[in-house]
Amino acid sequence: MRGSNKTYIPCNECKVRSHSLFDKLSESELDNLDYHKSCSRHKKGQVLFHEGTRPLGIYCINSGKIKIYQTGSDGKNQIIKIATPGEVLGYKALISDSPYPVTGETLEETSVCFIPKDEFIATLQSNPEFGQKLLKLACTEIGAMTDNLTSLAQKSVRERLAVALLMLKDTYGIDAAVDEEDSEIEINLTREDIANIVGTATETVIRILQEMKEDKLIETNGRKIRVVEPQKLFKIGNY
Amino acid sequence: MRGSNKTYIPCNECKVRSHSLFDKLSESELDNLDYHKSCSRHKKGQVLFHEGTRPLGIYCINSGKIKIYQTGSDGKNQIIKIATPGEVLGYKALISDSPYPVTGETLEETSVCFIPKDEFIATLQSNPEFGQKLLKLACTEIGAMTDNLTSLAQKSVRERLAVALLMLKDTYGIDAAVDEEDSEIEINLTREDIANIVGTATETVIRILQEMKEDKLIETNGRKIRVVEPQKLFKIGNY
DNA sequence: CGAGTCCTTGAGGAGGGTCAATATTCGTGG
DNA sequence: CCACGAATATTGACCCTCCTCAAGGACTCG
Repeated sequence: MRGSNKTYIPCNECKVRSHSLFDKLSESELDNLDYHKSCSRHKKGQVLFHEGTRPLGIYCINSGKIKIYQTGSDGKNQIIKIATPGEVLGYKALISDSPYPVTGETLEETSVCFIPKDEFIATLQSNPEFGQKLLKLACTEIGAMTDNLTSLAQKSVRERLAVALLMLKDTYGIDAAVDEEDSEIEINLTREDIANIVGTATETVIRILQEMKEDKLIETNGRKIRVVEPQKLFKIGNY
Repeated sequence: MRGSNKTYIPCNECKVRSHSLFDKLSESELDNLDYHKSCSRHKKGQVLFHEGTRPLGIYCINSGKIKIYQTGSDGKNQIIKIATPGEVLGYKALISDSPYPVTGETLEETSVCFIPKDEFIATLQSNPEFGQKLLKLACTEIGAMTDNLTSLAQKSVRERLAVALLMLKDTYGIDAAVDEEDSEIEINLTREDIANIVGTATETVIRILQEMKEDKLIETNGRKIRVVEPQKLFKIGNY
């Protein structure tokens, strides 16, 4: 496959496992996953799974970021979320026995582990605690999506953009702390991607970012955005 | 409590149980639920649970309809869904250990059974199959919400209203088949409620309904709406 | 260093929100 | 069953937010 190659990482050496769904599995369960999983590394812009196809297993993100989006009837992509290391993707489609409702595409160099359906289901059956964790995860996600739904239905673009920037600050803050020496965090996404998160046109994002820049809420440097006044954005977003 | 009174219905006499989450419980598990649950009947407009409060258990709808909505920062209500008999409410907040993100309010005379938290959790712990069912339900719901999110972000009000009418036709079709002799189904909701489903202003709903009426897609009689041309609405909604 | 991608800016206009005034319907009590 | 007040539906006018189209400029990456 173009842009991907194998980079095997055993689960018990995985740095993100302790934050993940898999934090409480037994040695033997981890060994079993290790035996059956396959790890790969992908360049920016690779599609890991495509809307409408059937899931064959789940993905666990080891490093990098993946945008999860759904394509609307007019071809525009709505970004549902940006997944970061430790997150598990694809289990919902697998469990609800339906095709992926969304596409997953890497936003940067990313390494993931793929666990085949059968092994995942087996773990689910044999370890009730694992099932409980998944259930809790899913229930929490529904709560978050409910908030998003209301926000999309009721808030103005400016409000939603403010909220999105705060969310992105967190998303891009996670491993920025590792790489960067300065404490400020920069968002590195195309304006179009931001528009597809907020649910608006690219030009509208650009114009409002411009205003926020004039109001000293953010700074921009080419594509990069730096959040300067999170509290004020918080207020603008009515959050 | 005003507008409510007890009307106990044992689970194994419950007509909606076979369609519900509880279809595969054992005799003894059902007996246990029966022993601890409390059933009540509520008039139209009663709030069963309120956004921001902590869940004390779950509700199972025996008859009637309940609107589930979230109040936005400007006080407008976004209706997330309309729950119908057989549906179970409140388990997500309970499991994710968080306050209700939404309010549940009866749309008509409704009877529900309330199962206290401890009994529900106990059933969940003791019956893995029950947990699996819940998990599958939650995962399916996330898929549906994803579609809604994209729709809200990308479709026009006219498109969303068309989709909403089709959804409401189903919702109001369920027990209409029991009551009504004619096969047509009537939606009986305030225009404001419809606006709060679609995510728009009441006046906009009225104007577009007017146009749809002129185009012979629907008929209206006072508050009541009758869907005449579902296929055409389907097409309008790009569904 | 060239081509492609992405960003930016402007002009114009449509969709849909808001406000206000009126008509109709609904639910309630007499 | 009828009448009344409150809630809801309707209509019109206005205008603001945001989308679309178009064109030029700036990055970025091979």
